[in-house]
Amino acid sequence: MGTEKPHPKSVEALLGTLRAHGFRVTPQRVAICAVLAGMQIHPTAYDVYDAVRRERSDISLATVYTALKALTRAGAILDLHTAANNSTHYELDTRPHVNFFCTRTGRVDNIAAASVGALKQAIELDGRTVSDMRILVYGTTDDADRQSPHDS
Amino acid sequence: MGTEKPHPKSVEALLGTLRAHGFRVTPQRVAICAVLAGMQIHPTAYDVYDAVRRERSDISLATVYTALKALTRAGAILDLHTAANNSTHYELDTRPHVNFFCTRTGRVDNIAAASVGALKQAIELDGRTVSDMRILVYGTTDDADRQSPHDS
DNA sequence: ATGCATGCAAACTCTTTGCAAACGC
DNA sequence: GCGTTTGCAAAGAGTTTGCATGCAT
Repeated sequence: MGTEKPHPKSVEALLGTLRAHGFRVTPQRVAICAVLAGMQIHPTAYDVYDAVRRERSDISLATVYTALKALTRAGAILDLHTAANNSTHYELDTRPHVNFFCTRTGRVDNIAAASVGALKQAIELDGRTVSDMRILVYGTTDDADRQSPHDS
Repeated sequence: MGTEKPHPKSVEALLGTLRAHGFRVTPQRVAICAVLAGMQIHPTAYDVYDAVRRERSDISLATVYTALKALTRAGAILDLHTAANNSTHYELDTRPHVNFFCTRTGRVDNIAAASVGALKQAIELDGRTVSDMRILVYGTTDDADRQSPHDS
C-alpha cells in the first residue's frame, strides 16, 4: 500500500557496483553517485548534471552521461523512458515495481504492488526468461483537486 | 497464453477515430492508416514514413509525425518508448497488455497476460485512477539458440 | 470560406563521439 | 604505464516548428 520510498541505494553501494564491474571510480563519479543517492525522484541526466555542478562547476554533461551509462551497465540503476518526455529518467530502485506517472501533477511515484511478482511468474511460465520489467502506469491520484479532462 | 496477435485495428476504425475527434482525414492520413493497419510489429515514425513513401513519394516525414500525433491524441494508437531505442514505437493495440522485448532477437511481442487486469485493479484500489498502462518486459524466449551473456 | 493539414527546411532537444590531456588502477 | 575517463566542442539522431500553399469540412 505504501507509495513513498526512501533512498534505496547508498553512495557506497553505487560506487561498489561500479568497481565490481571494472569501472573506475573518479571524483566526478563519486559526486554523481552522491547526488543520485540523495535524490528522491527519478532524475534526468541534466538533473544530475545540474545538481553536481553546484559542487564541481567543472563537471561536463558528457561525463554525466558516461557515468550514468556505466552505472546502468553495471546494473546499479535503470534507465527509464517515458511516453511523456523525450529524455531518459534514471531509476535507483532496480527491483521490479510500478512507476506511476500522475498526469495531473507530473509526479512519478513508485508502487510496490504484489501483482508484479505474479505477472513475472506468469510470463516465465510461458517459456520466457525475464531479465527486467518496466511497468509504467499513467493516471491520477484521487485525493488531489480535480481538473477537467484535457481537450486540445 | 497466446503470443502472436492479428492486426487489432482496421483502416476504417483508425480513420473513424480521427474523424470522431475532429481531426481531418486527408489522402496522406488514409495512406498512413492503411500502412498502420497492415503492420505486424510496432513501427517507428520513420518506418511508417518509409512504407507510405512507396505509394506517395511526395509524403513528408513531418506529415507522418503530425498524423501519428493526431492518432495518439484521438486514442487510436499509443506511443511506446523503449529503453533500448531512442525512437518512439507506435502500438496499435490500445488494450492493457505486456510488450515483451527479446534481447536476443530484437523482436517485440505482445503478451495478453491475465495478471495485467489484476495489477490494474490493485493500483486502483490504492486510491488512483489508471488511464494507461505500459508494461515493458525484457528478456529472452527459451526456445531459440543460446547466446553467451553480453559482456562489453 | 475557414482554418487545419501539408511540404520543405531550419531549429531544437537529447545524446554520442573525436581528440588530447589527465588520472585511476 | 596502460587504458579508461575527462572536458570541450562538434556531430548525430529524432522530433518539432515557421511559413506559404493547399485542401477538408
